[in-house]
Amino acid sequence: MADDREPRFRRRKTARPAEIIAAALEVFAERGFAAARLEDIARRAGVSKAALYLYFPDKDALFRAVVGEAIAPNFADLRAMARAYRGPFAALAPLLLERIAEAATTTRLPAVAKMIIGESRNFPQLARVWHDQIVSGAAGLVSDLIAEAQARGEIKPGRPRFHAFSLIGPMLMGLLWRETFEPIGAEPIDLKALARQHAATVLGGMLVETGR
Amino acid sequence: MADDREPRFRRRKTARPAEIIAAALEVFAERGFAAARLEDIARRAGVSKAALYLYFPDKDALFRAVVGEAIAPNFADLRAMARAYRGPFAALAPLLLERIAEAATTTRLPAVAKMIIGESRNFPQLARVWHDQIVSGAAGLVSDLIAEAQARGEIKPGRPRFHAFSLIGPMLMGLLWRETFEPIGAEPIDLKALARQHAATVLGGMLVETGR
DNA sequence: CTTGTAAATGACCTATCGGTCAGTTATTGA
DNA sequence: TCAATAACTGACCGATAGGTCATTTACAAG
Repeated sequence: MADDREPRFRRRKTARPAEIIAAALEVFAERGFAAARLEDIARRAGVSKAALYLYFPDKDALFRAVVGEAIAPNFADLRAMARAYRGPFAALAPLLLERIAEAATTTRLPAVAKMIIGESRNFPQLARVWHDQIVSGAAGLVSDLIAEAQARGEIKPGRPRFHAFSLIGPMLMGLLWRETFEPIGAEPIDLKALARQHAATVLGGMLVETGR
Repeated sequence: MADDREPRFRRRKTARPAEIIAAALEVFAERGFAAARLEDIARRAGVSKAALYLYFPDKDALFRAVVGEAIAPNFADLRAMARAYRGPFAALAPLLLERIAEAATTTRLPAVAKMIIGESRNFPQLARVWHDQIVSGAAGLVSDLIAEAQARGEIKPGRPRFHAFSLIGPMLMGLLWRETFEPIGAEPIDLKALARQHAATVLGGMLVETGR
């Protein structure tokens, strides 16, 4: 009789890791590494705390997995898109900035960026992974694009890396603003609009004036 | 005999708070709020842990004191300097950016910025203080300067706040880069040089072309 | 020199949380 | 249908660190 009640748990060896990582991303993003409780992560993943240890040896490893799995692929897209692009830098740059603005709402990239910034001292080896796999890749990519555009005579002289900062910095600031101050009720930032206006501004300063 | 040995401690009611705040700033900057140990702060301030509680009711209050006391005055200078300035925006902007670059090495501002970004979720009321007293003041100041320059016909149209992001964002990115990635051996950034090149670039895009 | 007092301490308390483990139960395949 | 197994759980442990308190001691006033 009435033995058809739901089982207390299911065995789902393959699905767990991704679910745990997703839950961990949320909790880490909300609380930072140290303040995040494994109990909360487990509950949100629909699993017991002990079950986490079937899939990850400890909290550090889980954190590393979150950074690696949840973000890197997303960034790979951007890289591919930029690399595939053929055309003037003046047309690519607005696309890039808009893409960043979009990623801010679509993905948890801003939260993760915040996490890395906040926890870098306590996890130097994590900061290293993030730097080597993501940031230096991104910075290098943009720097390269700029250097190439300079070689084609589209962009004024100047250190490509600094130009990359001029281009990306305001978007990063916008991401962090949204992540840091909007939760407390500060005036929200329209990132898409920021992307458009900043693209116009910075390109105005970077592009070589055409004879016209 | 030999009773002239150093006393175990000194009674220094007035000097303690500032020393504790200075020590706390260092430790918080190094480890973030949660990972910072009161024991460490106390030792660095040359005092016992219990003594902290003679001056601050709890860890939160100490954190708030650090943010309020150690940073706000420093920023007030910048504000005064910018407000006192009379002259074209094209001359003021490089000064501002250079000042930020300098503050990065002179003060612990980057570390505090990192702290706020990292801990904002766990201390919404702190993020609010920081926002109301510092950030919104700074953003408002720069926005105002830009709006005034627009009114004088020096700067192209566009939302002043976005222009402020275009101006400041790359410097913030530089600060965070230094704070986050240089400790792990990443390629260092010359913030002064970044300030100069970025000023030239962004002004090129923002300034109204003079008849010449 | 004596003494009042409050600045300062060291030892202690306790809540929290990362991590462990013996036992339970869903699931598979014979 | 019935083991065999390994995914999963609940209850527990120990360390860490925020916070407290009885006691000590620097120091100034009388």
